[in-house]
Amino acid sequence: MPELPEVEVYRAAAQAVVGRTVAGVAVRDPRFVRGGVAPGELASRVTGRRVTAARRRGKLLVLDLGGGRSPAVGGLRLGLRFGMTGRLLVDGAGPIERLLHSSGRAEPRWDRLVLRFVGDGELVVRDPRMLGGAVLDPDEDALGPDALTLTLAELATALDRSAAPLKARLLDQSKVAGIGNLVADELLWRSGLAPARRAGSLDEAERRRLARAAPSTLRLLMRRGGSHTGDLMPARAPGGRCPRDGAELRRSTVGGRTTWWCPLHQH
DNA sequence: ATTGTGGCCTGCCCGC
DNA sequence: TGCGGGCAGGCCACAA
Repeated sequence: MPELPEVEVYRAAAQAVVGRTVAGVAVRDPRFVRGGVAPGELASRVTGRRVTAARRRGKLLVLDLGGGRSPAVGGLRLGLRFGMTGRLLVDGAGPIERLLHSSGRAEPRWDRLVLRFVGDGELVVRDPRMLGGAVLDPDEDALGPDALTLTLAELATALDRSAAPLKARLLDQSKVAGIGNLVADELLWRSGLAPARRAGSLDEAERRRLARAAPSTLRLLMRRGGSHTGDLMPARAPGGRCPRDGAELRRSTVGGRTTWWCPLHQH
């Protein structure tokens, strides 16, 4: 599913439309537009503007849009979220062909948002389950520091004095941005930390382990090709055993999410 | 403020 | 073979 590694791939693909001008916007399902903005308003405000940058913060892809027809009006930003099954297609090609837990088929009704560009080309968000969405001027400040460049100090701020389970805190995008369920399990497994630990209970050495593991694990997953390529992933199933020590993995629910972890080396 | 829970959305897979 | 139920989880509204 789209976590930070996948959205980073989407961002790189979206660089191809930087410099192009939006000729038209098709919102194929009005529910895909989030944030209380009418689909028609989003379409009319985005149309005619030039894409000046494609950025990522956490799992959010942001297209910066220039002034367009009325330069005095100033810029605008279009935020794209991919939920669990959202794929990005640029000029007909998807940088990621298949997502875990999603279909690789191409039903026309799954193309929830289409940006057509002046001249040629288009950008499409194809999201079968429609847990993603498009947001006009997303509140980027509501997101925590990006997990790919997470520092020890940022992690300490995110965890300190919190009574929430450690994993729930890592999944909270306002505390750390970009970590989803699979990456969270992989990260905690690599760090030897139990997902249900109180976030604020980590000592200095444990915080340091986790802070070091976050960027390096994300980079490893990006090299391997996605958030589903972790070492723990094949064992996340009934009867699965820890790839490190062979203990039978436990399955529980933490932060409302299915969680697999090793009772032998995660404390 | 913090933390927890349920709902949304729908394709897919399993068991009957 | 068809059918129904459960599952997947990112995000948000809402409750305590």
